[in-house]
This record gives sequence, C-alpha cells and structure tokens, in this order.
Amino acid sequence: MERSTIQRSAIHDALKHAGRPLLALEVLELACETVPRIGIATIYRNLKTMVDEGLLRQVVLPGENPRFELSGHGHHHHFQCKTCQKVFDIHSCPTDLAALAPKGFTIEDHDLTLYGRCKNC
Amino acid sequence: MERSTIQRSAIHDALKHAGRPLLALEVLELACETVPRIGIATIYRNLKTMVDEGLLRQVVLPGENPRFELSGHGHHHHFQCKTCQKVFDIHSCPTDLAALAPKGFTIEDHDLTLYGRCKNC
DNA sequence: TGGATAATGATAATACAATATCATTATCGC
DNA sequence: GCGATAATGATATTGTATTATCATTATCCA
Repeated sequence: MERSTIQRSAIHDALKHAGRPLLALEVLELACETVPRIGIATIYRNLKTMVDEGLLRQVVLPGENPRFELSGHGHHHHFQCKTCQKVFDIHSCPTDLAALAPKGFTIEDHDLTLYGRCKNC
Repeated sequence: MERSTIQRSAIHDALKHAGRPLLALEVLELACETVPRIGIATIYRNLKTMVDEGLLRQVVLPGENPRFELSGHGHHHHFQCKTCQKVFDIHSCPTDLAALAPKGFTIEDHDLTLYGRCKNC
C-alpha cells in the first residue's frame, strides 16, 4: 500500500463524511458511490493497512463486528441506536471509574457503550 | 431438556463455584472435573437452554466470545484483567450517564467494561 | 423393573467474517 | 509514454465458534 489509489481515498472519504464508525460493509456501500466496481477485499485490505498506519481506529462494540473511524478524536465513547443500529461518538466521559474497582484490583482503562434512540429514530 | 442430568448440574455448579462469567470452553474444563467424558455439544446445548430458561445470562465483552453467569445478580458491570483475561463482576455503577447524551439522543441502557489488573495478577 | 424417550457424546456440518490467490489493471518514477 | 510492480476485483479458501446428526446411554414414570 504505497501508491495512492481512488479506492483508498474513497474509503477514507466514506469514513470522513459519515463522521461515525462504520462496518466494513457500510464502508463498501459508501465507497461504491465513488468507485462502483470496488471489491470487498479491497475494503478489508485498505482498512487493515490504514489501521496499521494509525490513520484509522477500530471500534468494537459487544457482540458486533468491528467498525472503523478516523483516528485523532482522542478518548471518547460510543452510542448505538437500538432502532437503526448506527453507532455515534460520545465526546464526554464519566469520571470516578477508578473508584468502582474492588479491593486489590487496578483499573487502567475502560469501555463504555450507551444504548438508546438516536436523533433520527 | 426436561430431565435432570449430572451434566446439567455440573455446568450449573461450575458457574456457581467460579463466581464469575465463564466462556463455554471454561465451563467445559470445569465441568470435566465432575463429568470427565462430557462433550462440548452438551455444554453448548445446556448453556443455551439455561439462558432460554432465564437461569443464566450471557455476558458479551467487546471482541470476546460470549461468557455465561448465573442470573439474578441485578444490574452490574464487568472487569477484565489484562493479564489473565478473566472477567469479574463489578457491583457498582457510574451515575449520570444520561447526561452524556448529545442533544436529540435518548439513553435507555449502557454497558461498561473496566480493564486492568486483578487481585491475583 | 422396564420401556418410552430425553439427553449425551463424537464428530460432521454450518455460518460467516476475514484472508489468500491470481490474473488483470492502474500507478508512478524514469 | 514505458515498464516495473503495487493494487485491485472476483472468487476460493480459511478459521473458528456454534449447531446438527445420529447411534448410544441415562432418566424417570407407570
């Protein structure tokens, strides 16, 4: 992945314009609008490369396939709409989570997923 | 699943004694101590039945296979040790999560996973 | 206790996301 | 523009958790 291709930039654009984490198949769908003949292997190949390069970040929610988002948004969490299943960023974060640790346990990190209804549903 | 078998109670006992959510393979391992010839199909069959009956609850952490725990512990969250990968219950819960919702979004539920080092690691 | 049949155990089959293959196409330094 | 070769697209293959199959075994009620 050293050459710049329209497929690669279509993938990047799809994620940029969506502004929310997308599944590989959602990326395929959006990228198809720019490159109709793009194949699913190209999607997976480029997503993997872009994650390795640090350009993308993988977002994994419980029981869901990985989603991908542009990195550089800092620490944040996610919201999944129970109606449309879409995932959105949440840029605030609860405090005092370290206090939840039982005696003898050390908390280094956390993952929070909120569920509910999004603005459009 | 209407008859009571030693396999079924071995599975129940494994979860009870572990006191933490177990993967199907962890249940197999523990149940083997009571019923050495127990098969993996029996584990899956019984876990599924017991979840349907409401006896067990499925615990799904991001990127992990489903774990199982006895139900009836009320609302709680989970902690995963980064060293031994074991999952433990956390019986406290952060408040004010509803306040994290962006305008137009409604929060109905949440999932919190804490990561760190457990007492034994 | 015996018999109907539910449950088990060994293993084959399934489901499905992700990766590998490979002929073809596109990129880019010269 | 040309040529070396990276990248693509179509599709086959893989990996792995879970489920189905089916002969055998165990349960439990009359």
